[in-house]
Amino acid sequence: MADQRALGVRIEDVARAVGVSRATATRALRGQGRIAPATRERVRRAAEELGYVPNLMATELAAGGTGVIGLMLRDAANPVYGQLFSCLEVAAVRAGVELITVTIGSDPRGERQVQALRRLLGMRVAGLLVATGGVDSTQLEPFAAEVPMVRVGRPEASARVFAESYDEEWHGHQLAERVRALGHRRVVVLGAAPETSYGEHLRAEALAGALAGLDVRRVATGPDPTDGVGAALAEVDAGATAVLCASDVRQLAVLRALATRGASASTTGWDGLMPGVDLLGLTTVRMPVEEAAEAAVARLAGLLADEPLSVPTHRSWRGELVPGRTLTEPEPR
Amino acid sequence: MADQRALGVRIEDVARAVGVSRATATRALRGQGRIAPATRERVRRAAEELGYVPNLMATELAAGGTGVIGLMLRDAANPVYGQLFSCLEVAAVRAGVELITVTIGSDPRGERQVQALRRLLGMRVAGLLVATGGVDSTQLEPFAAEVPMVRVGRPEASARVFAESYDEEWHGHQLAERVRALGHRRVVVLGAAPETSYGEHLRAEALAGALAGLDVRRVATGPDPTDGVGAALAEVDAGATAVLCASDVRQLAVLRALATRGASASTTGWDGLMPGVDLLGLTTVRMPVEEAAEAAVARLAGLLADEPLSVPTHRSWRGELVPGRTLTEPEPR
DNA sequence: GTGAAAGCGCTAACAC
DNA sequence: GTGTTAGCGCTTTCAC
Repeated sequence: MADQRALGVRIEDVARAVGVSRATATRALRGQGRIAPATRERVRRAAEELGYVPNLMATELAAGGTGVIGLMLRDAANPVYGQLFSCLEVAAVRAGVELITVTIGSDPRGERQVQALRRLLGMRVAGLLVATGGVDSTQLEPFAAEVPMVRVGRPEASARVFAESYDEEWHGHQLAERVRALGHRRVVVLGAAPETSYGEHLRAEALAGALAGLDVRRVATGPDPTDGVGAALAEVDAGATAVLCASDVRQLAVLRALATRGASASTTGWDGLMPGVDLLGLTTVRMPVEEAAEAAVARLAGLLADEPLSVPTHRSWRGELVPGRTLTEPEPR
Repeated sequence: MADQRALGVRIEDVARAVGVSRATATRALRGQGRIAPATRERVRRAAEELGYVPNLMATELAAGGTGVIGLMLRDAANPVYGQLFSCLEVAAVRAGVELITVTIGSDPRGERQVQALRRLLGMRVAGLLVATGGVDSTQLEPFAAEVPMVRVGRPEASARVFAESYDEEWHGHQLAERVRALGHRRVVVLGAAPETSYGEHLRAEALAGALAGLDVRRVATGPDPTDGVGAALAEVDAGATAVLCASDVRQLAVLRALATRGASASTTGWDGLMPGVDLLGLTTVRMPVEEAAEAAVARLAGLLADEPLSVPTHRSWRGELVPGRTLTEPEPR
C-alpha cells in the first residue's frame, strides 16, 4: 500500500515506473480517452503500489474548475441544522455530486458568512447551497451572479437566488387552528427579532397572523434559548394559557421554567426534529427537511447540467403538525 | 462590489488595471515582501472594485500545500456528532486554523471513509482530524505516515495516530456503581458488536466489566436504534430490573418500547448531549466533547507548528454522571 | 520597490 | 495507442 512519502508521489513518478508518458498515465487513471487495457492495468497497479494520491489542486486547476458544490451551514450543534446537513449529504450522494462544507457558528453581522462564501468561491465550486438564515439577500446577490445558488430552509427575496424553504405560513395556521380549537383565548407568542433569527421571526409572524382575533401577547427572545422566557411566564401569571414558541429548543426552555416554577400552561414549538419529541410529548410541527434538502440538491444538479428549469424559482415545503401532550385545553382558573 | 464576471477576474487583470506586474499585485494582496504603501493601496482598491476572488487552487498549488486542516466526520444527524462538529469548529476558530469537512453517512465497511480520507489528502491538508468510529487503525495508519492525524472521540491502537478520546472505562464504572448501589441484581446490557459501532461496543464492555458480580445479560444491537430492544424487554420480562444502553438514542428506544408495552424498568444511556435530557429525566453520562475537541485541535495546531509534543500520544477525558429519573431502585416483584 | 521568468502537478488538444 | 506541448492562475526567487 501507500509507502512513506506517498504525498510526494506525482503522476510523473507513476508514469516513469511503468515506462509511459504522463499523458498516458492520466488517461489510465481517469479512464478516459483511448488506452490499451493492458497499459491501463499496469499504470493502475503502479499507482496503487506507490500510494499515489492525485493532487486535487493541480487537477482542478488544469481541468478548469471543479464539479464540487459548496455548502454553507450554520452551527451543527443545533439538531435542526445537523439534520439538514445530514439530509443534504444523503441527497448529494444520491445525486452523485461532491459536497464541500464550510460552517459558521454564531455570526451576528453575517461577516463570517461572507468570508466563508468567498472561500468557497475561491475553490471555484460549481454551485452553492446556503443553509443558514443569518445572511440576507443583499449579501447573497453579488455571489449569485457568479454561480448558481440555492438557499435551503429559508425563503429568499431575490429572484436570482433559488430557494427551497418551508411553508411557515401554513405551519403557523395548523398550529393556530389547534390552539384556537382547544379554546385558548389569551396566548403568548415567543418570537425573535429578524436580526436575531430570521427563521424564528418569520414563524412568530405567521403564528401571530393566524391567531388574529385572540389576545396575542408578543415576547421577543434573544439568541439564548432562555431569553424572554421570564417575560413569557409573567404573561402566563397574568392570564395567558399557552406559550407558543418558534422553535423546540425554546419550547424546552419554557417547559423547564414552567416545571421549576410549578406553573402550568400549554406550549407549542417548531421543528419536530429532536430525538425525544414523542417521549417528551412536545406539540410541534415537523419540518420537511428531507424534501427541502432533496429538492435543493436536485435543483442545483439540474442547474449544473444546464437543464431548462421547470420549477418555480422559489418553492416551499409543508411538514406536518405533531400533536403532543403539551397542548391541551386551557385550565380553568 | 463584485461585478458580473468576477470569477473570471485574474490577478493579472487587477495588475493591469493598476499598471503594475503580477508579482507586485501578489505582494500587495498578500501583504508580504517589500512594496510601496501607495502601490499596495491602489492594488487593493482595484481588486475590490473588480471583485477579484483569488483562485485557491492556483494559490495553493503555487504556494505548495495549504494550511487547512481536514475533518472527517460521521453523520451529523446524530446529536453527538453534531455537537462534536460544532465544538471542533469553535476550537478551530479559536486556534486560528481553517477546517474543511467531509462527512460520511453510514458506511459499514469503512470504504467511503477511506475514500473521503483520500479526497482530503488530495487537497493536501496539513493535518487530519478523524471523528468517526467506523474506520480502524489499520486503515488509518498509511495515511498517518503522510500527515499528522488526531483521532477524536474514540481511542486509538496505533502509536502513530494521536487520540483524544473519552474515558469510557471510568464512565462505565460510574454508571455501574450507581446501578449496584441502588440494589439491582439482574440487569441487561445493550451493546453493539465492534463492527456495528465500535464506540458502543467499548462502552458495553466497560459497563459489563464494572458490573462483575451481578447477573448481567448481554444483548447485541444492530445499526438501527430499535435493534435488540425486543430482546432486552424479554429479559426484563424474565426478571431483569434495568436496561443499560450504550447510547441515549438506544435508551430512548427502550423507553419508548417500555411505555408501549406498559412495562417498567430502570434505564441508563450514554452521551448526555440531547437537548431534552433533563426534561426526559434520562440517566446518562455527559461526554466531555468540548474538552476532547479543544484538545484535538490544540494538539494538531501544535504539531503543525512543530512544537515538541509535551503530552502523551493518547489521552482520554472524563465526563460526568447525569443521574435521572430513569434509574431507581428495582421494583419489588 | 518592481518586473521577468520559472514552475507548482496536472489535463487536454493535437500530432505521430 | 501513446507522446509532446501548451497552459490552468498563482507565487517566488532573482535581477535590476
